[in-house]
Amino acid sequence: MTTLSEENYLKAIYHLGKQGTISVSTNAIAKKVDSKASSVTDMVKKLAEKELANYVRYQGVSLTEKGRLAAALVIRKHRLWEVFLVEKLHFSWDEVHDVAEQLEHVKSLKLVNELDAFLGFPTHDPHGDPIPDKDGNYSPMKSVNIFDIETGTTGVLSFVKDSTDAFLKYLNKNDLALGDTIKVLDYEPFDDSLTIETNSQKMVISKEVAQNLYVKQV
Amino acid sequence: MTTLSEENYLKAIYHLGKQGTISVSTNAIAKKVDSKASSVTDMVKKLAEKELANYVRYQGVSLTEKGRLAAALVIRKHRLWEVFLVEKLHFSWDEVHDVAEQLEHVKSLKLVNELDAFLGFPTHDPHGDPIPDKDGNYSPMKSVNIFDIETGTTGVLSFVKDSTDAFLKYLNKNDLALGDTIKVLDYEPFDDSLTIETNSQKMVISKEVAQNLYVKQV
DNA sequence: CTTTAAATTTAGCTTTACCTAAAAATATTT
DNA sequence: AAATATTTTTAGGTAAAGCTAAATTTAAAG
Repeated sequence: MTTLSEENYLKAIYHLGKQGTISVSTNAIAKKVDSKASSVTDMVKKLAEKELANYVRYQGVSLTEKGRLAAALVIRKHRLWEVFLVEKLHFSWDEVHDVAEQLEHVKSLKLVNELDAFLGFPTHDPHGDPIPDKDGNYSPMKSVNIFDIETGTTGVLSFVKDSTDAFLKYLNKNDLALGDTIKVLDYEPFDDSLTIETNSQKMVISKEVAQNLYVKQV
Repeated sequence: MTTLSEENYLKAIYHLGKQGTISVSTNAIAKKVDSKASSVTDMVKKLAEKELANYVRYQGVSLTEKGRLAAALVIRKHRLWEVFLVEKLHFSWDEVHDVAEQLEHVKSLKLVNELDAFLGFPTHDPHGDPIPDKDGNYSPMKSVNIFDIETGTTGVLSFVKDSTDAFLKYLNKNDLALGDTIKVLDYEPFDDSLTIETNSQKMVISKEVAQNLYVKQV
């Protein structure tokens, strides 16, 4: 069906362009898969031949529906194997990538789906990245209070409970806005404060603030 | 280190010639890996280059110590993955081969050894074939009465309890000798007789005979 | 709106792992 | 032991996936 190389290109295009929906450049792909632009051109023609990619000379590449599904399946496998390695085989999260990079190319629908079940249908890999389901979709995000996500994981600020002027001013002053990615670094039981990290800063927020912040994961 | 193709040739030589110790023919290898004799010649030269095989033109190939170890590692991985697939992922024993054939080439020492531990250090795969340890050795064989091995499995005749002249004559007459490979095909509860198969024949042995035959497995 | 710079593609070459067909070596028959 | 058959090797070729260097197209600058 698809070769190992093809799968790596599909993954690259998927990751570079919003799940393959937007067009990405030959050079960007070359950098991602660590090859040269000319090699990318060749491969991309092949992917177009197979109806996995949309390609117009000099205009970049995106994925077809078929290509997007194929890419999502590879990523699904990669992330499921990462969960397996960390949870069952005592790998640390920074050791898993190279091995998962090999395992993701093993072909067997039954294998992926049984592995998924064996692991209890995880929704995220050890890096916090979401795991696509068998149709390439991600489980719908739901907002949860920032207290309810695990330390070390990341969410996108999607809702604030308190919408008083005072609270919105606080957010502004502290450079927090809807859509920001927030990582919870630490929880302090003494006063229920949280240490969080955003794109711009690391900061401590009080219980009162945290109770009003809702994030989406997945 | 070794490519996927090289590993498949190493496996073939290992299996065809008593763990690679005896010389096997180009043609035999070609049949095993499903390629042509000329392709085998090429590959075998490459293996010799890498000091994985001993090769003399027109005289066949065997494995070096290094090659034997490499082959045993691939086989170890294959069989461990088979155990995993059957015991953890609900594969039936006849579904596992193709998938294990892919998984056996994943490179990571840590992966193999952690998988081994996760599975509880199994000594045999679901087909009853022994699993080499990390040094390529098999767990030492112990003699068991032929009644105590599973139907469908194979053992090497290693000991006879009764050494009277009458019994030895019986063995002789029936072309049974120490070192013979014996497969137990069926057990008949009515009279405790066994149907067995040797290199030369298929035969039924009585309870009295079976009680005196001891075989080594693994 | 030309000219220059950057990105992309084409053309032609390399390596790996195959293949076919012909040549050489070894085995088998008579 | 010569003749034939079989096996193995060599020679030369193919497809996949990469590369370099030159040519082409698009983008950016003056």
